[in-house]
This record gives sequence, C-alpha cells and structure tokens, in this order.
Amino acid sequence: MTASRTRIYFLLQRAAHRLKSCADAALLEAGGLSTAQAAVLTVIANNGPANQNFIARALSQRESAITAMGSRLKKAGYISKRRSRNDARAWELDLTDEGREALAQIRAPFDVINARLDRVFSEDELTLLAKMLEEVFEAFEDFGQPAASGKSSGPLN
Amino acid sequence: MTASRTRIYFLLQRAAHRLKSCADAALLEAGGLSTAQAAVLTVIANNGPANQNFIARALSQRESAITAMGSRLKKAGYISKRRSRNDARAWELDLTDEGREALAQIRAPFDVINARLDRVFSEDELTLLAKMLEEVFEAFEDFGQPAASGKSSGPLN
DNA sequence: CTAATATACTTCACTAGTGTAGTATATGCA
DNA sequence: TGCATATACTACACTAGTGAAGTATATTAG
Repeated sequence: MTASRTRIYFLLQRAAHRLKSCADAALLEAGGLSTAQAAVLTVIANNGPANQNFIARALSQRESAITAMGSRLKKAGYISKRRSRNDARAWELDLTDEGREALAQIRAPFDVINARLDRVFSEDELTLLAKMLEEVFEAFEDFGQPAASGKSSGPLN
Repeated sequence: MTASRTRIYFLLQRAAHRLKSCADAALLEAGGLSTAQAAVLTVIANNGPANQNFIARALSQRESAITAMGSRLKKAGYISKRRSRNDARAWELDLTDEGREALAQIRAPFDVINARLDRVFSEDELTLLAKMLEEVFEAFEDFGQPAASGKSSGPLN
C-alpha cells in the first residue's frame, strides 16, 4: 500500500489548499476576483455564451452552485444573463466588458504563481506532474457517483 | 513558462476536488463522517487532547473554522470539550468513544481509494508524486500572508 | 397528439471555510 | 506590580459548495 504510506490523498489536498489560498490572495490584491469566480469567467470566456448546465459540467459542480455564483457575478457586473433563443429553460451567460477586464487582470498574479512553480520544478518535472494529476482525475471518474462527460477546454491556466 | 503551459494550478485543483468528492462519498457511505470532520478527528487522535488553535495550525485553517467545526463535532457526539487546566482561555478537545469508532470506520474507504491509486501508479511514481506535492506546499509557505509554523503529524493518510 | 420522461434551472437547508471585530485570559517588560 | 501586547477563542457576515425537492420547458414514445 504505497499510496497509504505516502499519504498522497493528504498531500494532494494540502498542496491544493495552499495553492488556492495563495492564488485567492494574489487575485484579490490584483483586481478583486476570487479563484472560484475566475474559474467560471474563464469557462464563459472560452466557450462563448454558455448555459449554466455547461459551466457546472466543465467545473464538476452542481447546477445549484452555478445559479448562486451566476447571480453573484451578475450583481458584480461581470456577466450578463439572457434567455436562450433555442431553449426557454436555459440562460446564456456572457462576459460583460467589466468581466473581460477583470479576467485580464488575473494574468499577472497567475504568472507570479507559475513563475514560482517554474523556479521549483524543471520542465520535465512539471510535465510529469501534470500528467500524473490528469491520471488521478481520470482514475476517479466513475468512483462515487454521477460523473459528467463534459470536457471543453479547461479553465485557468 | 512551463507551469503555465501545463496548467499545473488547474490540474491540481481539479484532481484534488475530484479525489475529495470521491472520499466524501465513500466516507459518508461507510459511517457518516465528512473528510473535513475526519481531518479534525485525525489531528485530535494523533495529538492527545488538542486545543483549537493547534488544530487550526495543523490544518492551515482559521480558528473560527475550528470553533464551528468543533461545535458540530461535539453536537454529533464525536468529541468532548473541556477547559484546559493551564490556560483558562483554551479548550481541550478529545475524542469520545463514538469519535474513535467513527474514525476507525474511515479506514476501509480510504483503503479503497489508496488501492485505486496503487493500481494507477507504480511505487516510484507515488513516491515522486508525494515529494512534488510536498515541494509545492513548501514553495508557497510564505507567499500571500500569515503562514503557520505548526507541523505535527499530518492528518489523513 | 398526448403522456411520460428528461433537462435547465431555482430554492432551501445544510456543511465548510474566510476575514474582521470583539472578549477574556496570559505573558513580558518597565 | 501594573500595563501593553499577545494569545485562545467567539460571533457574525460573507463566499462557495452539496443534495434534495420543486417548477417549467423539451423531447420521446405510443
């Protein structure tokens, strides 16, 4: 049981938590987005006007989470919501100019974070780490329950 | 900018999120703890009666988070709270028998998760992954702000 | 064409965390 | 000894997510 001995689960959660905290602090200082907001805005930016169901799948979240996040983002002026022409149940969420502006301002802080990663790891190491993290993600696709097929270009680089 | 190209940040968050979801589902089925509750109980189990400040540091969280979690855990009967003898401000949180029982029941689901990791990765790969995740954690120790020195034996294997 | 079912979203109660402001007790230093 | 500061915790308002139950619109099958 090497996985148990190495405590991969714990180390992964701990690293993710710390990186997220750092990113949140950096983004906040740079412009005022949270990483969660940035993730949603990035999905919208990469996929034209998107409906909430699509965003939920892209981020492995529930639609109710997107309902709430969507109304916060709209209230903050970062997105617009318009009824879909084809489907009266669905919304089309799109970036406003302020949303695009806010997204542009997360570049710099993320570059700082990536620069630090580049300082710590070699190119080969980063490639390998990326591959392993993808494998972890895929290995637990069908583990507990639902799982969504939605792929799309992932948010946040 | 290899870190940017490989989108390490995104892949790390995504893998951590999925693994946590799977673990939460598995733990819930096995006994009724969440991973967050299990983390706190594990810290207490490994460190005798612990005060909230200690737990917060061990988990890189704020004390207010532990106040809330502590009262949920007490309400659920998993821990006891007693005023510290040495320090009238501090509590001593300790496991009840039910807490120990609940902790024992998370073994199995975690073994299943670890077994899957062992199936996907070789021993060397797991060791390497563990090392890299530790390095990520350490590399962002002093990034945004506070940072805590508290080490202790980490929770959750 | 209608009835059953699936889909897109909302609402609500809940867990879980942050950040700030506050209280009470400890501790260090003049 | 006393006072400033640090520490341990609490309270509150907030973000962010889950899960279950409900509404309205789409789609499919008979």
